[in-house]
Amino acid sequence: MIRADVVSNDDLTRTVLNLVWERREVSRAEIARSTKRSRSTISEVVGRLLGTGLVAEAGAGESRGGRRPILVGFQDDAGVILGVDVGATHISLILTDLRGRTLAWRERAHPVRSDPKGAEALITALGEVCLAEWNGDRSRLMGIGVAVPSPVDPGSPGRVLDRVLPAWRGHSVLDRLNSVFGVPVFVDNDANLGAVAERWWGEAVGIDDFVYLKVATGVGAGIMIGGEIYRGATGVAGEIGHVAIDPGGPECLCGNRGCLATFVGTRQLVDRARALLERFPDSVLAGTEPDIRAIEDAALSDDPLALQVVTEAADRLGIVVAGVLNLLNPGSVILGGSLARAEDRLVKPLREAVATRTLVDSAAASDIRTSDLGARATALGAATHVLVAALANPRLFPGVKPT
Amino acid sequence: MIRADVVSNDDLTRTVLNLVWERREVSRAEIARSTKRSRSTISEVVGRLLGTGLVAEAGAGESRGGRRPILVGFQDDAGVILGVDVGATHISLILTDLRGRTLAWRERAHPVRSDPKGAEALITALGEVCLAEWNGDRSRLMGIGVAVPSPVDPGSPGRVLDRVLPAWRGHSVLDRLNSVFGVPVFVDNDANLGAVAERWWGEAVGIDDFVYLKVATGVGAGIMIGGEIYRGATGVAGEIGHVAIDPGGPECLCGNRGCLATFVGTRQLVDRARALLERFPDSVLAGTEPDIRAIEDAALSDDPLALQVVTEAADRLGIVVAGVLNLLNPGSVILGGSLARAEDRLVKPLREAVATRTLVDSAAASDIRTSDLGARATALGAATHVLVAALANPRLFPGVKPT
DNA sequence: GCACTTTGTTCGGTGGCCGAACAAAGTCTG
DNA sequence: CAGACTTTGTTCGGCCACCGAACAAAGTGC
Repeated sequence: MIRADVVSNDDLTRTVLNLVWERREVSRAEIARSTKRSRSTISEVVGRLLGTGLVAEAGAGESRGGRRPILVGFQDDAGVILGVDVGATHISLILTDLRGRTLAWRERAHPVRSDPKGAEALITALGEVCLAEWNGDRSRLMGIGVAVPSPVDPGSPGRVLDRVLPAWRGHSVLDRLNSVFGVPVFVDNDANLGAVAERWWGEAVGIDDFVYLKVATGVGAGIMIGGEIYRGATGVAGEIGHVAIDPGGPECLCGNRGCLATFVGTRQLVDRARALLERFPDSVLAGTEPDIRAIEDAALSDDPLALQVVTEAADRLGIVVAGVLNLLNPGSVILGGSLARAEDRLVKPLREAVATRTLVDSAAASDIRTSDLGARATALGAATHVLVAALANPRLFPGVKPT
Repeated sequence: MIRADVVSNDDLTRTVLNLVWERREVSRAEIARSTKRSRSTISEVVGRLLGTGLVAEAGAGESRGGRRPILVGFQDDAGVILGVDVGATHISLILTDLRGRTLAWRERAHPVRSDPKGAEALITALGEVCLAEWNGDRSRLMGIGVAVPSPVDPGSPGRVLDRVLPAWRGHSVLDRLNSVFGVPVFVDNDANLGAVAERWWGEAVGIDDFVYLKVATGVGAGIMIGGEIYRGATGVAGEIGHVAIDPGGPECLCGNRGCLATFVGTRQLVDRARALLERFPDSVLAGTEPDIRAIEDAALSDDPLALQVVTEAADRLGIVVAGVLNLLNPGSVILGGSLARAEDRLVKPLREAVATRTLVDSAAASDIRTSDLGARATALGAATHVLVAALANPRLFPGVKPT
C-alpha cells in the first residue's frame, strides 16, 4: 500500500535522498557540504529519512582530521521493480532492486503484434514467475515499467499511441497490470528506456546529453537532453526509422522511398545476408537459412559475408548518425539493440561513414560506442524509469515505516 | 551603475516580474491567483517591485463583481537595449525598449570577415548613432546583445568559437564594447538569437519547442527546447550547413561532398540564377547580373526563373527539414533569413518536399511557416536575449531606485 | 599530552509565506 | 435605493524551513 503521508515531499528531502542514492554511503556533514545547507538542517532531514527505512546508518567513515563521520547508506533492497520489454517478437521481464541488480529474468518469444491478448497474459504470468523466483516480500514491489516499440503520448506518458500495437492503444492492458499487481505502471518507448538504462547503468553514466540508437527489429532513437528524455511535440521524436536516406531506394511500408527502415533492421539484414549467400560460398552461413542471431555470431568470428552485411548497415546508419551529430551535437552516441553485439565491427565503419558527413568539430566531440548492457537493456531501462520516478517522489515507495 | 542590493533576487520576485511583463497590466489579486500565492504575500512583493521603478500602478481595472482592482503595469521604458547583428557582409544595430519596440535602427554593408577591426569600430560608432537618435537618458542602457554567424561556447556563452571570425575569438571585441558602453555584453549565435526573436515577438510566441531555420548567406538552425536554446555538447548544435544531402554533390569548403551549404545560401542561389539566365530569356532578370535581393524580388512577382531557384532551394531544404522533423518532432519550424521573404513560394514546395520524407504523424503535427520579423529579426533577437537575462535577474536593471 | 578539527545535536532566531480579519470599493437584487 | 454579497488590498499574528552559534563527542597531529 502506498502511504502518501509519511515522507514529506520537500525539495530538500528529495535532493538528499538522491544524493544518498548516488554516493551509496555518505555522512551528514558531507551532504551538508554538497547541498550547501547547514548541518543542522541536514541532520533533521536525514532523521526523517531514517524513519522511512529508505536509508540507514552504516557505521563510521574515514576521519577527515576530526571526529569520524557516521555514514548514512541507501537501502538498495527497500523495494523491487519489475521491468517489461515488449518487443515485436518477444517479451522479457526483469526484476531488479533499487541498485539495478537483476533479481530475476525471463524471456519468451511471442508474436506480440498478431496476439496482443496472449502477450498480456504472458506478461502477468512471467511477472508472477519472477516474483516467485525472487521469493521476497511481495509488498516491496514498487512499480512496473513497460517498454513498448511505439511512441507514447508526451502529454500523458503512459498512453500508447502507435498503430504498431492497436490493441494496446489507450491503456487497458496497463490498467490490468496495475490491478493484478497493485502497483503503479509506467510505460514508455523502448528506445527512450534504452537511453535511460544507459544513463544509469551503462555507457552514458554522468552524461546528460546523448543519443541512444536502438538497432533491432526496427531502428529508433532515444534522445536525452539535460538528463531528461526528449519526446517532441507529439511524442514521435527519435522515430528515425523513416528518415529518407536514398531518394531512389526501395519503397517502404510507410509509403515513402528509401527510408532507413528499408535498409537496417532485423528483417532487412537477414534478407540481405540471404541474398549475398551465393557471392560468399566460403561463409560459415553458406548452405544455411541464417537468422539475425547467426549473422551477428558470424560477424563476431569475422565471417566475410556477415561483415559485409554489418558494414553496409553501418554505412546506412552513418548517414542518419551524421545528421544527428550535425543537428544536435550530442556528447555521445550509444548504439544498442541486438546489432550492438557486433561492437567494433559495427562502430568502426560507422565512424568512417560519419566522418565524411560531418564537420570536424561535432564529429570529434562525439564518441560513438556500443552499449554493453546486452539483451536486458530495454527491460532494465523500464525498471529504471520506475526507480527514477520513485527517487523523485518518495511517496511512491511502499512499506515506508511511519515516523 | 548596477545596484545589486536593491532588488532581492527571490524566485517569487522574479516570477512576479515576469508575470507583470507578460500581462502588461495585472492586479495583485490576479497575480496571487496565477502564482498560487496568498494576496498578502503578493502585496509585499509588488510593494518591493514598485520601489524599483520597473512596475508602477496604472489605474483601476474592470470589476469582477466586487471592488475594482488596482492594475500594476510593467514600465516598458525603464531600460533600453542595444542589439547587434554581425553578418557575413553587413552589420546592423537595433535599439529597443523592454517591449521590443524599435527606438533606433542602423544597417551598413561591411566585409566583416576581411576587416574585423573595422567592424568593431563600426559597431561602436553605430551604437553611438542609435543612442543619439533615441536621445534618452543614456544611463538607462541595460546591456548589449551581439549575434555572430558562428557557434559559441556552451559552457561560457559569450565566447566565440568559430574560425569564421578568428579575430573575434576569445572576447577582446566584446570586452571593448563593455568598456565603451559600460554595460554587460551578451553574445550568441545568429540562428539561436533568431529563434529567441521568434519566440518573443514572432511566429513562435507561446511555443516552447520549435526549430528556427535561418537561410541567408549560410544556413543555420536555432533549436528551442522547453523554451531554452539548445546548444549541444560543444555549442555546434544547429550547424546544419554541412549536413550531407547528396553523396554525389559538389565538393564543399569543409572537405565533404554535397553539403546543404553547397546548394542553399546567398552565394549558391545567385550562382544558380545566373546559370539559369539563358534558359529563361523572358525572366525579368534576363540581361542583368542579379543579386540575391533581385532574385527574391523577382520571385515575389512570380518570375519563372526566380521561382525555379527558390523551388530548388526549397527542395534541398526539405531534405534537411524532414530529417529535423523525424528526429526532433518539433511543434513548428519557422523559416527566417532573407529567403523567408519569398513566403509561400518557398514554403509550399518545402512542405511538399518534406511530406514525401516524413511519417504522417510528425509532418502533420509541425506547421512550417515563414517569419515575418524581416531584416531586423537577428538584431532584435540579440536585444531580446539581454531582456530575457534581465527579467530573470532584475539586478541587471540600471537606474533602479532604492527602496 | 595538548591544541586543533570535524561531526552531529540542540536551541534560539530570521524570513518567506500563509490565513484570518478588516476596511474600502465595487455589483446585484428586491 | 438600500442592503446583501463580492472582490480587492492591507495588517497582523503565526507557522515552518532553514540558519548560525554553541557545545559535547570523538577524532588527528605535533
